[in-house]
Amino acid sequence: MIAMLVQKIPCLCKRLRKGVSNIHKTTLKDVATAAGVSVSTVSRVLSGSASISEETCERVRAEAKRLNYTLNSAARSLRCDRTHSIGVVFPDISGEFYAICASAILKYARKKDYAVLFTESGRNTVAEEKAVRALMERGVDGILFIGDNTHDEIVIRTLANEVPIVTGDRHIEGIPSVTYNNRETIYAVTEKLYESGCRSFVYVGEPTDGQDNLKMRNLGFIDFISSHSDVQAESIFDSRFHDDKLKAGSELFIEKIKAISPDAIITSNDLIAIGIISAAHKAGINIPSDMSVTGFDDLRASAYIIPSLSTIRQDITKLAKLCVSMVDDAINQKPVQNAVIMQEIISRESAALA
Amino acid sequence: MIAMLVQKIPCLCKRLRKGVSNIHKTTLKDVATAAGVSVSTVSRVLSGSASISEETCERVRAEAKRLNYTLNSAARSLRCDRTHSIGVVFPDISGEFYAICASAILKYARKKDYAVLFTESGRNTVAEEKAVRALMERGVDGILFIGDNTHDEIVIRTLANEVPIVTGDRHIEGIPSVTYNNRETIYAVTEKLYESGCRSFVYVGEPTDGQDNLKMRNLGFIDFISSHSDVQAESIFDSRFHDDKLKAGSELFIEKIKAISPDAIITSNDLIAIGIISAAHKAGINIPSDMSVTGFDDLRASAYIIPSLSTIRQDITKLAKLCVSMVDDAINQKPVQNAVIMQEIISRESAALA
DNA sequence: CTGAAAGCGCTTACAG
DNA sequence: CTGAAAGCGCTTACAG
Repeated sequence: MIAMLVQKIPCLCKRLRKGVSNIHKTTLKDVATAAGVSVSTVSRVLSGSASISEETCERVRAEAKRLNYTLNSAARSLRCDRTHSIGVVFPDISGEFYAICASAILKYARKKDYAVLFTESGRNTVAEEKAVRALMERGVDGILFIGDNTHDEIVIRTLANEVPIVTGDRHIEGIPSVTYNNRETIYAVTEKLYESGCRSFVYVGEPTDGQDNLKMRNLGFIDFISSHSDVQAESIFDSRFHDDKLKAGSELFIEKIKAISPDAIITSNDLIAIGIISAAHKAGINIPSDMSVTGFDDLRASAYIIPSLSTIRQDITKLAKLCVSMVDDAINQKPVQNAVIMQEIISRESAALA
Repeated sequence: MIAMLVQKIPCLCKRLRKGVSNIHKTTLKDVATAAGVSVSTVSRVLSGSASISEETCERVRAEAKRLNYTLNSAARSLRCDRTHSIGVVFPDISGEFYAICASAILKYARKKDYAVLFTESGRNTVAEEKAVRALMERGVDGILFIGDNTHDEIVIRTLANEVPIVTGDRHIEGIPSVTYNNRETIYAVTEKLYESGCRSFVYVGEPTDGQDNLKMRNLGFIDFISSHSDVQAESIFDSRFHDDKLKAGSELFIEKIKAISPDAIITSNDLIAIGIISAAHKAGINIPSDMSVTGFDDLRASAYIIPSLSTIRQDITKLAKLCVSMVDDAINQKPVQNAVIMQEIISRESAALA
């Protein structure tokens, strides 16, 4: 009996699904009726898109407020073919770099009235494919790819034909990007260590398959090494660094680095450095008197650990700000230009970089 | 001339705004035409909502794929009054606890096919109000409030009449919540320190105005202290802990704690503990032989710093999972029950908690 | 098993 | 300055 009733009145059906409450969300129509004007007028008043007499405006606004009117953005999106939302693809939002980036993106997106849909690729192509598909279904106006996602460059270029795309901390030819000057920075770090007397080096980082940011860091190292014949050097890449960098750093130190016993260890990440320092400490090796160690990222805690960590700071807020403003420009058909952000070398106790 | 043309053909206008490209996003109608069936049929095939002959299904699916059909979820939302999205309000997504929580929420939401809209209150009532409003305009099916947001309990209760709400790491009478057993845990920690010989204590944390999680931590401390007459204790609350906890921890140690020189310092956060240890180290005070220090959260790095940090682990993944499944249940009108997650005491070098 | 049609809540060109 | 009407892309009750 109830079931039949429901079938007959679809509108009621919806109400029922929404719950016991007979909450009817206020629409433009309700406001229009209450204010004694047309729906068009209410729409214009609320969006401020046309000149409406002051008294009408006031009446409409008063009724909208009284009835607690809330815009239905699905309806607006459908009509205007614009959702005022952007999608963001992170490898994993839980790392400090990405988390700070997410927070900053939220901040700048809010200023431009974009809602933000975060997704994670988990460094897994299938997951990334699904994430992007979900973003496209949601009709995001633009997409930000931040960091080491797995997507093939070709896939991204194809996608860029459908929706404005900006990549952060990664560059793909032909796609607007915001990157850091990794190569120069690591060159400079290696040089500073050399100047302070180091002659044997180990570079430690994630495998750099395809990701230009990590590749550039190692290349900066290679650049310096290959132009100095009085130096011994080795690069160690370990895929364990994609998971628990701290643990992997500790393990790798024991397994390999300790035997090499270099003057300096240059890492691609503060967590790797902290893991190494921890293992060294347990092995009775003192940092920096026995060995220098540098990190990458300047995590919040890096200045406070013992020994404090010499590292490289990346302005994440700037990255986020530029990414948001570039994708906004792209959405609005304005020309966009690639940007490169300078990194900053921070000298603390674990290595002399001054 | 162009302008006039545009005015005459609104559809074209939209195309133009979208860019030079004449990309016409494929709709159900296009697929229907291509497959020689009605729009209704295509909708049914793609949603799998009704029995359609196998051959029709195949034809439709083939055409949908060939034309690269993507659902327009704004249209679906408008029609079905359901967006399949949930909103999340964090104080600030960039802290490790919240970042890990965000990642886990994303994971569980994905499994249930929800998109997630993250927002930040920044511990600012006006910002939070705006964030919630934005979520309501987007028509989220439910909202998660995670952590110490500023919203007045009354406001949240009112809001709960409009949309299903679940709070995580916070409890408001009458609203479904997932919390931790903070009070018992800190009681147990204090007790363990007492058993290992400590008789003077300082509790250090954020001011607990309104936030029950932080309040409970301090209450657990008070519970123990007030039932042991041979003990000296003090609680220090500092609003600087809402910003840079590391720096504030260091400063507070120098300003106050050093003079008190307690046997044990119990903090409400690992970062505060790390800041304190750093300052103590610089002041020539050894942790733990001169003083024990405990943290809260078991941050990723806490096991690797020197000295490694004794702390309390909270299962964040479990929190996220429960929050998502509870809000999903609430959305689907299923009954929900509050949950409490047990914390785990981790004994390391900075304090004997075994 | 399938199609025609209504309608979700907006915005906006058009006509006054 | 204001209103009537079309239409965005879907889903679904209804009718075959």
